[in-house]
Amino acid sequence: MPELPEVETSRRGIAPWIEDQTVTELIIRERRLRWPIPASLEKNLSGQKIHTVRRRAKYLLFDTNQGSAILHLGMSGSVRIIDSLEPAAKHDHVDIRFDNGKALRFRDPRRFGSLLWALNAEEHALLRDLGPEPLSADFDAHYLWNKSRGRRVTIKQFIMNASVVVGVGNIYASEALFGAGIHPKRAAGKVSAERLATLVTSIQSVLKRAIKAGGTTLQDFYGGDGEPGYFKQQLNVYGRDALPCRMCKTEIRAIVLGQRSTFYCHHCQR
DNA sequence: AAAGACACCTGGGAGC
DNA sequence: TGCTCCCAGGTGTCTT
Repeated sequence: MPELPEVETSRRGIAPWIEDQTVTELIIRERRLRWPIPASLEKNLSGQKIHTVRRRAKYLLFDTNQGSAILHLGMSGSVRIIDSLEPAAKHDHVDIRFDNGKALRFRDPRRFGSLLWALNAEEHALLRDLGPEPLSADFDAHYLWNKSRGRRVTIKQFIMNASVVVGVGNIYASEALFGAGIHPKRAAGKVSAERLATLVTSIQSVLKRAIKAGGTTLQDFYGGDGEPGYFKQQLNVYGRDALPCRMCKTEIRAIVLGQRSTFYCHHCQR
């Protein structure tokens, strides 16, 4: 489900209810996520105050003075704030209860998500080698040019690679390439410096606009405030196979790259 | 080192 | 109504 804008929307929705609250209890109904929820999580998190809810890449980090809980939503995960006593439904795997009577409820039908614990989240193996945040200053044309020289993968797979830049998933990769006028199949190493600069701008623009719209709801994504994301209405190519391009009316095409559906306009993107 | 295939899992929709 | 097949917002791991 969630790419960077959806994770950021979730973070903003839940943070006001959680920051500076103390965890009273963890209810874990299903430990079998992508990796099993560690047995030590209850002990580590219970009684701790969560002072910050951060995002790094598509991870949500719940910082305490003793360490951080690391939550990834996978493909189908979502979080929301509930009253602690609200009955759990199917796939509601974890509740983190707080002393304000609220709880953070994690739901994940496909169980590709994960919930882990680290003394220092930045040094955790899953986060250690991640590329820069796309909305940070260290993600720029010069960086992308250096990183891409000699690379023969398609530019679409390249920008979806988290060791290059984080947060760009399957929806926004297609959208960003449309915005930059670059064909998704072009070899990363053969995109000119000038067009990489355009691509950086396009990635940042589409992510910012999606965050502003509360993310993209395709099926069942809801931000922490219970609202769906409205960016779907602004999608130019993703999921618009055989529909007319909004710029030139050419039929949008769908292909598969790296086993992921990819959408583009054959006229606008070269 | 880089690229590609596969794995994990459930549910929804299309087609018959 | 029910069955089968295909697809889905991610990403670590294994094989070439």
